[in-house]
Amino acid sequence: MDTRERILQAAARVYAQHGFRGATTRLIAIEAGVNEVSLFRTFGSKAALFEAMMQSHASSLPVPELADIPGDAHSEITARCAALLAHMRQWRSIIRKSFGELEERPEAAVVMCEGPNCAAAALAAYVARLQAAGRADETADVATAVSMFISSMFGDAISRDVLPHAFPQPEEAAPAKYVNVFLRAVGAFGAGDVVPLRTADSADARRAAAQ
Amino acid sequence: MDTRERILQAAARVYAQHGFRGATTRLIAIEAGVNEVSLFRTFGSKAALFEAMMQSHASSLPVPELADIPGDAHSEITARCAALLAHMRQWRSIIRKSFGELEERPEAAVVMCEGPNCAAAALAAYVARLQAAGRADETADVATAVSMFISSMFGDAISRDVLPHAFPQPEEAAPAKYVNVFLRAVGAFGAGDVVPLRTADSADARRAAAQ
DNA sequence: AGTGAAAGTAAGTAACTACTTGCATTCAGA
DNA sequence: TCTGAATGCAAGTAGTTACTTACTTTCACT
Repeated sequence: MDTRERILQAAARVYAQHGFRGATTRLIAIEAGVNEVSLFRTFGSKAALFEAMMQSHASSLPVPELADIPGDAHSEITARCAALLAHMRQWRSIIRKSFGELEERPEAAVVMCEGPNCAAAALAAYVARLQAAGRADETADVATAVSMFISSMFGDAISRDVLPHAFPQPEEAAPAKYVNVFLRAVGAFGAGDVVPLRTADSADARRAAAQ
Repeated sequence: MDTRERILQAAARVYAQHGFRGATTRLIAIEAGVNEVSLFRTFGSKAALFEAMMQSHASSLPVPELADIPGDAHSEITARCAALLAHMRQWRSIIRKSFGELEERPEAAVVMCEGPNCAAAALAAYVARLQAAGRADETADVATAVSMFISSMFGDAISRDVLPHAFPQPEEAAPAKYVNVFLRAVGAFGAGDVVPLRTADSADARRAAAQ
C-alpha cells in the first residue's frame, strides 16, 4: 500500500476517535507509520487531507438496489436495509463525528448522509410500486413511514453502542424486525398475500386524511 | 444573573457551536462577558466547568407523563412526543456534539440520552396498557416499534436542519404524523374505536412469531 | 470611612499545533 | 554506476491553549 493510501486510512481511524481538531497531523503520521513531513508533502494541508478522506468515503457507498417488480417485499427490503445498516455501523464513529462538527464543517455531514438519502428514495419508490399493485395500503403515510424507517437505522447505527438496552433486538435480527414494523405501518403484506385493505372510515385513516 | 450562571450558559452556547476542544476558555469568558480568570476562579478547570454544565442540563429534563388509563391514544402520545421532540430540537447542537465526542467523553452522551430513554419506557408501558384493554394488536412487536419511534424523533431532532428534504412533514406537523405511523404499526386505533385484530395467520404475524 | 469579598487587569508559562526548511537516505530504472 | 524521485530526520517558527501569579478596582455592608 502506498503512502497516500496509508495516510488516508490512518486519518480515518484517528478522526473516528478524536474528531477533526483532535486528529493532529502528528498522531495521523504515527498511526500511518510515515513521517509527518510526508503527510504535508502528499496533501499540502490538514484540511486538504480530510477533504480527500471524505471523497474516498463517498466513493465506497453501497449502491441501492431494489427490484423493479417487487417480489417478496420483506426479504427484498431486509437485504437492502441490512447492507445499509452494516455500512452505517462500520462508519458510526465517523458519522457521529461529522454530525458533531456540523456547525464548523457542514460538508462532512452532508457526505455522510448520501447513503441513507438514496436508500430513502429507493424505498419510497418501492412502496409506491407495492401500492400500485394493491399490495400496500393506499391510505398509508408512506413518506413519514420511510423517514421513520431510515431514522431507525440511523439511530441503531449510531446509538446502539451508547444505549444497548434501547435496542432490544440483537444486532443481526434488527433489520428484519425493523422491516416487519415498517411493512405493518404501510399496510403491506407478503408476496402472494393480498389482504383486504382497512376500510377508509377507520379512525386512523380519518386522521391521516386530515393532516 | 450571577457570574457562575452566566458562565454556564455561555459555555453551553459556545460548546454547541465549537465542541469541547473548540470551546476555549477565552471564547467562553468573552461570550459570558466576564474575565477569563473569573472562570478559573469559579470552576477550577475547563473540565470541571463542563461537568457542571452537563449536570445543569440533566436537571432541566421534562418529566414523562402518560395517562395510567389510556384515553385518546393519539392525542396523548402526540402531546408527550411533541414535548420531547421540542426539547431535543432545542438541544440538538449539544446532543450532536456530545455524541460526536463519545469516544473521548462518554458521560456527556449518556446524560443526553436520559430524556429519550425515559420516554421509551413510558411509551412501551402505555402501549402494553392499550394491548391489555384490547385496543392494540397483541401480536405487534411493541419493543421494536417503540425503539423505531424514539429513533425517529431523535433523527428528526438532529438531522432535520442537515437534510430538510428527508423530513417531508413540516416541523410542527411531524409529531402527529409519527404517532399515526406508530399507532398503525402496533395496530392501535382511536379511543372508542375497537377494530377486529388482524388474524394470527396473516403473513407478517407469522414472520413476527418466527423471530 | 473602613473592611472584605468578588471581580478585573496584565503578564507570563509550558505545552501543543500546523506547517516549513534544509539535508541525508533509500532505491528503482537508465 | 549514475540519476532522480520519494521518503526520513532534525530543527525551527509562529500561533494557540489551559492555567497561574501578583496586583488593582469595585462595591455592598458595617
